[in-house]
This record gives sequence, structure tokens and C-alpha cells, in this order.
Amino acid sequence: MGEGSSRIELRADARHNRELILRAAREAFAARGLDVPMAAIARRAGLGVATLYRRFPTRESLVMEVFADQFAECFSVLDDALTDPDPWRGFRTAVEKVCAMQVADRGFTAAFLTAFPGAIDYERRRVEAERALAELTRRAKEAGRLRPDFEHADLVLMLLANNAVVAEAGEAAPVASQRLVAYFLHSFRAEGAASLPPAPPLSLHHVHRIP
Amino acid sequence: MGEGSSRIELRADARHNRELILRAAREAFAARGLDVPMAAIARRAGLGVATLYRRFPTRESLVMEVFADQFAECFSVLDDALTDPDPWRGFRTAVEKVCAMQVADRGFTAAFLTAFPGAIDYERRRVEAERALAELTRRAKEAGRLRPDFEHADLVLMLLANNAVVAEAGEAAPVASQRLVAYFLHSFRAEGAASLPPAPPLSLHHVHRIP
DNA sequence: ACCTAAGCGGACGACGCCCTCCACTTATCC
DNA sequence: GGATAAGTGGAGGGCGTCGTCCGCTTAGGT
Repeated sequence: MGEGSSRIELRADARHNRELILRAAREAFAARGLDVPMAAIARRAGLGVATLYRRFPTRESLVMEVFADQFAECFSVLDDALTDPDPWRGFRTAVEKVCAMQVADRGFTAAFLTAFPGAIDYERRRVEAERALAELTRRAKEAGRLRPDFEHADLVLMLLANNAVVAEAGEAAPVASQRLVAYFLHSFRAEGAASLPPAPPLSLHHVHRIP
Repeated sequence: MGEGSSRIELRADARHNRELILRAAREAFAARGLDVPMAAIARRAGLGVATLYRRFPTRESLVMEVFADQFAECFSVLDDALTDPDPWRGFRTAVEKVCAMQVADRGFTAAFLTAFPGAIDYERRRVEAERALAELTRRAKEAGRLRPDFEHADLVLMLLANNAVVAEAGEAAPVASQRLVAYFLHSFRAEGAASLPPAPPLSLHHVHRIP
């Protein structure tokens, strides 16, 4: 560590091809989910498979890179939510925006839900995300708008549910997702809350499956 | 057509092996979902692959046969629900039971949600199921317990959601599913219902995907 | 007991995906 | 413009699944 070199020195054409790969992968993931063949991505980029593998030795490394900015967007959503003076509105819009991101990009969820064992940076971010979410829910509960027995794992339930609905609904995905999220938000409200069965021991970390 | 023979005349050993296959398939589907290799099912049954393929030329035919009784159970659940004097309790218990069936058997949902183009009998049953569900929701709405803007497609949303949660939660599946269903039922109640975005154009028929 | 057709199993070719290896091309520095 | 190391593409070996083919086994009738 600390050589300073790392990877800054890529030849110009290589750097260009790297961008082609990322764009192709982004498109492919968005359209067909995370399990598109590596060869299909390479073909879409107009490059050979070897080039793809040299730049991104594992599928995970490619996924991580592709979704880096989506992750960033996700964090900015959380930050926005935290600075909203109305805690419930913050909570609600954060949920809505993240679910809309799932609709916009089929692969995003899988990346979001997937903890790559080796990806240190991702791990750090995940912890940050969980902290932000915890704070968000704490404040919404304190304001008396989020039901007191709401738990962290409930968001995981919702993300899984939304992911499945988006995956299966095809054309109808945007409408279906909005309806689903409205239902969830309605049942997350403190108002009229009845007792619930216990929450499952799920976390963003716990749930991981890379296709 | 019209020989009357059809398949009644199977040799005794063949009939026995057929049962072995069905049992093995049931176990395999329950444990790992619908996409287990055919060879794995054959091995579990202690038979050769050819035997499996001769008896069930397509994966679908096997799935249909395996889940025939689960379908029957499903219909009896709907019938019970329809005879319940309390429409809301009928609706609620039907939902809870079907979702519990999804937990008990990973493959069941996929079979439930999958419309095999050629399976006439299945198609007829699906239509029956949809009619029963329609009646169930109509009565629950009439009793003022189910929200008036509830739609058929919302059940599909829930089944998809539950399926995904069951698939991903592993050990925690039973707890996770119960929690999820409680949330859904809460938001399906007429009491405290706020306006919703429109329902997606989904039906049990519309959603079909065989792994 | 014996005949015969139904039943059986495993080997096999096809396919699709993964990932690597190596001979060829090309950017970059002098 | 030439040296050289970085970069490239496609062929190919490995793997796992599918579904079929064919020679052997065995149930069940006589």
C-alpha cells in the first residue's frame, strides 16, 4: 500500500475502452439484471472478452465499479433525508427514491443487497448507510409518525419485495412499484398501527446473493 | 384420439418408480426451488435420467404433477374462506394460509404464479381461482373491512413479494413472511385507508416465468 | 419356463457460459 | 521513425446442464 501508482497510469486507449466497458455493462445490467454473460457485455462494448477480464478480473469488481455512482446517489438521498426538517417526510421520500432507483435499474438492487466479502470500501459504505437509516428511523419514530415497532429489517423486506415486483412486472414495473411502496409506507405509519409479529433477523449485510 | 387407453396401463414397477420420482421432485423443489437439475431429481429418486424424461418429457409436466395436490389445497383454502361468515376473517386467513404455503414450499409459488401455455387443466383452475378471489374481495369490501380501492393485482404484488422474501431469507423465512404478510394485511384494511397510486395491470396469468 | 414388449440406465453429443493463454497490434517515449 | 511494453482479440479447455439413443433387464401373460 502507498505506492501511489495503483492504476492512474492506464494507456489512453485502455482508459477509453474501460469507459466503453462500463457503459456497456451499465446498459446490460439495467436491461437484464446482474446475470448477463460477460461475453455479452464485451460484445456490446465492441471489445474482446479478454479486455473485459483484464480490466475487471471478477464480476464483482465490474458490478462495484458500475454501481459506484448509483451508490453515491443513494447516499445523497439518505443525506437529503437526514437534513429534512420533517423526519417523516424525510423517511418517506428516501424510501420512495430508493425504490424508484430499483425500478430504473434492475441490477442496482442486487448490487445494493449484495455484500461482496472482499469489497472493503463497499463494506464501509454499507455501515454508513445502515447508520444513516438508523438515524432516519429514530427521528421518524421520535416525531411520532413512524410506528414504534418498526425495525431495520422491515426495510430489507421492502427492498426485497420491490426488487421482485420490478423484476416480474415488466412493462408495469413503475406502476406496480409505486403501488407497492404506497402500501408499505401506509403500514409503516404510526397512525392506526396494530401489533405485529416479530421482525426477522435480516440486514443489508445478511442478505447477499450474487447471481 | 379416443383409444381410451391413454396411460392407465403402466407396468407395476413403472408406476412405483413414477411415485419415487414425484416424491424426489417434491423434496427437491421444496428445498431448492424449481430450477434443480433434472439429473439431481433422478439421482435422489435412485433412478436414471431417462426414466425421468420418459415419464415427464418436459419440466413443466413434472412441476404440474408435483404441485397438483398443493393446488388442490390452495382451492380448499379459498373455499374455506368463501364459507366463512365473517368476510374479512375469510380474506385474511386465506391470504395468511397461501403465504404460509409459499414458506413451506419454495417451488410452490413459482408453480402458482406460472401459467404454462399448454396446461389446459391448469388454466381452467386458474380461472376458478381468480373467480373465487374476486368473490372473496367483493364480500370483504362490502363488509367495509377491505379498502374499496383494493384490486386483484394487489394480491399478485403480495405473492411476488412474499416469494422473494421467502427465497432470500433462508432460515428466517417463516418469521420474515409473517411479518411481511402482517404489514400487507394492515395496509389492505379499509380502516384509515388513504389514497393510493393506481394498481398495475398484473394478474396471476400475466405473471409467468418458469426458471 | 419362456417369450415379448415395456421399462431401465448410463453414456453421449450439444449447448452456453466461464476464464485463460498467446500471437498480434499500437500508444508512447526517445 | 523505431523500440518496447502495454494492450487487444479470439480461440480453446473446463464445467455443468440438457435431452436422446441404444443395448440390457424384468414384469407379466401363457
